[in-house]
Parts: sequence; structure tokens; C-alpha cells
Amino acid sequence: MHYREWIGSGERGDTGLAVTMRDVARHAGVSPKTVSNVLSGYPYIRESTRLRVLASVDALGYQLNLSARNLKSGRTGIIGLAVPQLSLPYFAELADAVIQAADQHGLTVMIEQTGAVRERELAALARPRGHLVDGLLFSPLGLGHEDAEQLRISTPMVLLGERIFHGPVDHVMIDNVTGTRAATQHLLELGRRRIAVLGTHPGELVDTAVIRHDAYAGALDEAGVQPTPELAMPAGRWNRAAGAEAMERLLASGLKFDAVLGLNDTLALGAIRVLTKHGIRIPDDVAVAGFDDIDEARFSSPTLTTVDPGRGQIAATAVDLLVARMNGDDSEHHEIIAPFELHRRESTLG
Amino acid sequence: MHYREWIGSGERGDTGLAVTMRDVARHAGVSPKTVSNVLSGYPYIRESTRLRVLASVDALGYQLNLSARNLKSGRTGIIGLAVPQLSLPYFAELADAVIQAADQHGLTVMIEQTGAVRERELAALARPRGHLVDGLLFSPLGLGHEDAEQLRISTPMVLLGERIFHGPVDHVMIDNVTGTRAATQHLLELGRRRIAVLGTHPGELVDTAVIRHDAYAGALDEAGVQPTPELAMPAGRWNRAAGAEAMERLLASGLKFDAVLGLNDTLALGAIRVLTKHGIRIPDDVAVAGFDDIDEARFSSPTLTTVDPGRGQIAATAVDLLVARMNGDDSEHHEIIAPFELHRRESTLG
DNA sequence: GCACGTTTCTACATCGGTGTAGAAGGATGA
DNA sequence: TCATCCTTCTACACCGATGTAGAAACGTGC
Repeated sequence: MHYREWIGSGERGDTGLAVTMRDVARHAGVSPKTVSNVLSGYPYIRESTRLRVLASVDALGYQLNLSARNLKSGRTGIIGLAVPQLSLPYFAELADAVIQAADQHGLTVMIEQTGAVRERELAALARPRGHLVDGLLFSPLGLGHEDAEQLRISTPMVLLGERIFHGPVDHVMIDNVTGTRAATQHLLELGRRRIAVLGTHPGELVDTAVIRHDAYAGALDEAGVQPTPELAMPAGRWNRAAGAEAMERLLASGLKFDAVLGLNDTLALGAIRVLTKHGIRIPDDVAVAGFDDIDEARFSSPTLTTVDPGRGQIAATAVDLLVARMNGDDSEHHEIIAPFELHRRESTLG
Repeated sequence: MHYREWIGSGERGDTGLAVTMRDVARHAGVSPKTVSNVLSGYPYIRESTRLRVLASVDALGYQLNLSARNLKSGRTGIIGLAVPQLSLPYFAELADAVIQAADQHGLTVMIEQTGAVRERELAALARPRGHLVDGLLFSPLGLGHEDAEQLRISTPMVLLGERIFHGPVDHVMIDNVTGTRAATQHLLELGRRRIAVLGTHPGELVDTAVIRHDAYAGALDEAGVQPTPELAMPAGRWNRAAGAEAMERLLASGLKFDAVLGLNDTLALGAIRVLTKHGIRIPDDVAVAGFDDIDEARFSSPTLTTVDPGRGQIAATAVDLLVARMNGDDSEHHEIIAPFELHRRESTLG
């Protein structure tokens, strides 16, 4: 009687009324295996038995136990989705899209929030939830080049988002470079020359911030415009508060600028808030563009010019790819770049 | 050799390298059960054996198989969260909060999107994912009174959000009535008398829209203000697009109004968008208030006066309650109302 | 030295399904 | 008529862990 004294012990929460396959089998007058066969679509079953079994399933309210099936078959029908944070609209909308895409394949999604913290991202990789997920969609933010090796895991996995890692892993990528260039060129075409950037990560070697920042610089360069390094405002987190704070800093610096490129939409929206508060007119005094095309961008005041990275396509493609891997596809790894689209709205066109 | 011809058949995706408890046991020179005991915290283990086992676990990179554990113990450490849609900021932020709260208890969250469709909500109830979730947090939108009986399920469950159902189910509720009254009273105190409402659900008997609408009407009544029924604008979905559309309808109607109460923030934000587009000044011409206090409300232009329903507390309380139920607590069911707070911002104060 | 309690560990059955092999019965073709 | 194939179903072992019961070793007190 030691067991009861220690925490781990516990009677089953379930009140033991659980109906098993054996019960269904008895009720239908067949063997348990036949019930199993009916439920998993095995073809060689007489129609009459099939119906009888299904009737019994219904009558008893039988619920297949996925744990038991998984134990034998190694499949759960669950895929994991590891994202930095759901309260960031981009990831919330991405998760929405992934769940819908997974649904099409009859899969359920288990979401893990990593907070963009390297340790938690590594943990999400190391422990695909105790064999519970058949595959993993992973949107890394905190990992660096040095972690690339950690991505060689046995569970099927598809990376979402940034082109950070090279190696034998499937990617479905945002077209960061061309997308950012397009947004920057758009600002240049409006005649803007002093274009501030919000959300840079000075010191980082390779992450979304760096890639987009470089693309921005490249576009300026190409247009023969000298970039002003002081117009690059760092921001660690990419949320509204950080965007607002960066814009306050920029205004406080006294530097002149006629456009702002937020490295994502929430940064841009935070900036718009501060500009408006200071009575600066958008786009007359300052044009603003972002990246992500979150729903809010269509309804902010002013509406936000931004790059639509093709979220829906990314989610659908990634799930398709993952499902293929889960089904044993071991072809060369894919690197897919989703097509983007620049949406011109009031924040640049008035 | 018939099996290979039919879809359901499949070799395990895993390449069979899986390390089991038996392997660890062999490596450490103990019985499998001892490994199990070490891993689940059974106290009567010699310190030296404990360390030896843990070393072997590490050495072999052992990963406990949750399906197998679940099969025997009936526990998975996973709770389900059923919400209408993650791309709605309120639910995204709620999910974020729930995941964090669950994390504190060592639980993982599996999210299901119901799309606020009655059938899918019933499905989420009927099939707690094949015994895979130990408990369910459920935020129903599509269910009506007639479905109350369906909520008597054997899996522990806590309802989030609205006070729709009575009966033997735990609720953690938003203070819809007092919160909405407070927002309405705030508008009244500003001297506004013709207050439009966005997002009503005419014909519904009992849902959030009705509750908030009634509370609004009550506040008007109490202040001796005649409500104008035409100022109640229906909107099925509560997103920005619906808010914008409702506001367009209101403007087109030609009715005069000096304030707008969005039954949630996204409706209010959609309305703000349209008002701004039409050159109507906020709050000078029209004051706007919402409900939910999503992050965006602090950064919109103008910032949005809104009711903070205490999301973080709701999530934490609900998870605590659920965990208690999962641990066998079968006390009387609880109905907890989270404290709200009215945040006065520019959309009403300028 | 012996009865008794505690600590430490192990053998075995079992959770609820599914893979494998094969039995039984009917149809087919030589 | 018999060998062969196809259809339909069943028996049984086993997936990887844990609950139960109990064995072995170690004090302790008398």
C-alpha cells in the first residue's frame, strides 16, 4: 500500500464505462479484429457484416482509442505546429491556415508556443511530444546557424518561414528578399528617398530581420540611393509596442525621413500609431509599408501597404509536403518559395 | 499479400530505431519496471540506481512513449482547447494565455477550431479526440440552449466565455453584463445619447450578442434614454470586415448617432476604419467603444476605449479548475466571473 | 536468533487496438 | 473430381508502458 502515498499514483479519471472493441465485437457477433477491419476500411468484408458492426458501434457509442492504435501502428493522426507566439497576428493567422489545411487531410494539430526562445525551440525539436505527433511543422525564430544540425530529426518535419538553414530539411519559405525589395521599390517609386526601417537586429548574422534588412538595402543601392544607417531602428520583438517604441526613438533623434518600412506589419502599425499621435500625416509626410498582410492591415487607419507572403499557400503546401513525408516519401528535400504579392494601400497612396 | 494493396496499410514511418524502456533497463542493468519507477518519481529507489538509470536514459536518448503510458494509465498530459477561430485576435490571445497556463501544470494544449459552427462544436464535444485529451476547455459560440444536455460529457470540461448554459458544468465567464453596462455608461457620461450598437444577433435567444445587447439597452434605460432600435446593426461574424460593413450600412441609413458601441473590438475597429474613411472625427463627432481589449486596441488610431475581460485570469482560472477536475475533484460545479476593467482611450476621450 | 517492518527491486499480467498467418467456404478452371 | 484462387473471417502475438503482488535484503528490538 505504498503506492497511494505518492503523487504519481492515481485511479483512472475515466469512470471505467469505456466501451472497447471487444464489446462492439460481442454485440455484433464477430471477432474484435473484424471490427478493427471495418473501422479501418479493409475491403474484404461482407456488406451485411459491415453494416451490423457499424450499427453496434453506434448503439454502444464506441470511441476508438487512439493511444492503443498508435501503440501498434505508430500513427496518431496528429501533427505538431511550433510557432513563436499565437498572440502575434501573423502566427495566429498562420496557425488558422495550418489547422484548416490539416483538417483536409483528417489530421489534428497540436500547437506549441516557443516564445522564439532558442531553448524552447530546441526542446520542441528534441521531444516531438512522446511519439504523439506523426510530423512537425516548425517555424523557428530563435535558432541560429549553429543549431542547423539539431534539425536532423527522425520525425518528419517541414520548416516554415525563413530561409535560415540549409541542409536535408524541407522548407516552405516566404519570399523575403523579393518581397522586401518590392515594398522598398514601391516606396522609391513614390519619390521617397529617406526610408527608415523598423525592426532590425544588429549583430545577428542570419535571421528574418537581417534578410529583409539586406533586401531593403539592396533595393536602395540598386536605385542609386545612399542608405542612412541611422534610419535603421532596431527592435527585438516584432509587435506593436516595439514598433511604437522604435518610432518614438526615430522621432526623438530628429532625423528627417519621408517613409518607413516596418519589417513586419505589427511594427508598421505601431509606428503608424505614433506618427498619427504626433500629427504627422500618412502618407503625405511619411509613407508607411509593412510585411505579412495580416487582416488588420486592411482595416487600420490608414490601411497599410504591405507584402502578402501567401500564408494560405504556405500552410497548404507545408502540410502537403509533411503528409508526403509521413507517408514515406524520401525524395530529395524540397525548398519551396511561396509567391508573394504587394498590396498598395492608403499608407503609401493616400 | 492483400494488405499492401489497400490504403490503410503502411509500414511505420519511424525507422524502427526507437529506444524503449527495455533497452534502457538492459543498459542500466535493472528491470524495465525500475526504469518506469525512476521516471515517474516513485520514491523507494536507491540513489545510485536512480542516477544509473537516468544516465542510461541520457546515453540512449530515450523518449518515453506517451501512447503506451496512456494506454495503461489513462492519462496523456494533453488538454484540448476548442475555440471558434484563431485568426480572431481575442481567441488567439486567449489561446496564448491558455497555453501558458497549461505549461505551468506541465500540460500540452491541442487546439481545435470549430468555426463557431454548431455541428463542429458538437463534434468537438462528442469526440474528445479518441481518449487523447485528459480534459477540455471549450469556448462555445454556435451552441444554443437546446444543446445544453450535450455538455454532460464524461471527460472533464470547463466552459470559457459566455454564460449561456446552466447545469452541471464549470464555467469561467466574462462579465458581459456589467462590462457592457460600464462601457455604455461611459458613453452616456460623455453626454452621448444616440449610441449605435454593432454586432447584434436579432432572433437569437441566448448568446453573447444578446447578453451584451441587453446590457447596453439596460444601461440606456437606466439613464432614462430611449433606445432607438434602428441604431442596432446586426453582424453575424464579429470581425473587422463585418464591423466595417455594419458601419457602412449605418451611415447609408442616414440616421444620426454620436457614439458607437462595438460588441467586440474587431467590430469597433472595422467601424473606426469606415468612420475615418468618411472623414468623421473620433471622438468629436462619434465616440467609439469596444469589448475584449485586444492588443490592437492600444495601438489603433485612435486608440480604442474597451472592456478588458481579464483574459489572463480567465485562462489561468479555467486551467486550474480543469486540472482539479482531472484530479478527481467532484465538488459542486463552479461558475466563476472574472473581474473586468474599462480602459478609457482616445476613441472616447480624444 | 527470530519476528517484524522497511527499503529496494523484479516478474507478470494487462491496457486496447492491429499485423500476421491461416482457416473455412465458395467459385473457377482443367 | 480435384487443385487453385478469391472472399470473408478469426486466433494469436505483440506494440511499450504501468499496476499489482511479492521476493530479497536490510535493519531493529527483544
